[in-house]
Amino acid sequence: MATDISPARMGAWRSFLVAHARVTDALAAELEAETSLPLTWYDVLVQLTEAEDKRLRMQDLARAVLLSKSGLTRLVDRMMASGLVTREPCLDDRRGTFVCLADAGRDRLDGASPIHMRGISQHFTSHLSEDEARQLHALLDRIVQANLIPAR
Amino acid sequence: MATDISPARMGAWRSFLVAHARVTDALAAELEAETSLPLTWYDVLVQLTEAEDKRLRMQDLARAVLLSKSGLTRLVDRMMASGLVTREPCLDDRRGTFVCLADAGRDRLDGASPIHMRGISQHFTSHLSEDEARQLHALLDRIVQANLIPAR
DNA sequence: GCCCGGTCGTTGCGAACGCAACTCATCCGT
DNA sequence: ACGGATGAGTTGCGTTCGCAACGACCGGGC
Repeated sequence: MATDISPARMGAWRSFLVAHARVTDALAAELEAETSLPLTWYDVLVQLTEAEDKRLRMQDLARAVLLSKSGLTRLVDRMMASGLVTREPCLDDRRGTFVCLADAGRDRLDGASPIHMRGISQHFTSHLSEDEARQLHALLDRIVQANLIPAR
Repeated sequence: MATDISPARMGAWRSFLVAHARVTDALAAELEAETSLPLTWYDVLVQLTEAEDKRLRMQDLARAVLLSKSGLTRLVDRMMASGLVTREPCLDDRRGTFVCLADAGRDRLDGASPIHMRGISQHFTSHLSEDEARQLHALLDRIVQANLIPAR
């Protein structure tokens, strides 16, 4: 069998799981409570803001926010109904659709961003020294690279 | 406002999120594919195996597998229907219910465990040196401790 | 002994998601 | 230029989950 994992490694794995659950739960709850903005919505708004022309193709956005195609379709439906984003046909490729950041979406993100940043700081980054942050980043990036896209 | 977060810290946070998503998705998919066992079910079986008398109160189990009370009720319903666990009334406190590991559950876990361990190793721990694992563990535990139970 | 606040587990309800099937558009080989 | 293969996005359906309300039960104060 030999599928043994050293206690140190197993401990790292378990704390990784618990830390993620605790921190993301806290962040999602705070964001929802103080800005009525679900974390998923926030993610979408961030991705759009960082995107060229403040817009993204559905598929690219889906990958960015770690959602399935259908999941994103519904999410965009809801956000459009709330006026935070817009759909715009893609002229180059008429199969495609752009999701565009609406003014209301930009405003909403501007209001929510400080709150979420404070949360990330309080619950996560403030517990890391600058040096530890660099180490953690390098280490996790290595893991990310080793787990490249299994398709979706 | 000063809600700034250094690039190194922000990078650590982002890779933390992506790494978690990638690894857990891969693990859940492999486990499901090779043993027809959802990750949640596996978690429950592990907790019961490690518990005294191979049984746990609903609430304790819910906390252990990071699920809400109602979520666990339904999950135990399904697992009981599949014969992996049993419900047993708690005599000391007649409000309570024990979830007990059934023989079929133990067998099922025995079969799935090597597969999951191999997955954890392949996708996560194998990318860490023994020393890095210790550092990561310590670091994440610090974060866990700082984010103690906001109640559920 | 009898309440009354708190706890344990379940249930009704709704929200969010993934998979698979479908539509329509694009691309490529011939 | 045309037909089949591939890709983008949406929709139907089933699954899983959390919240809130509920009923049963415990325990302390009187």
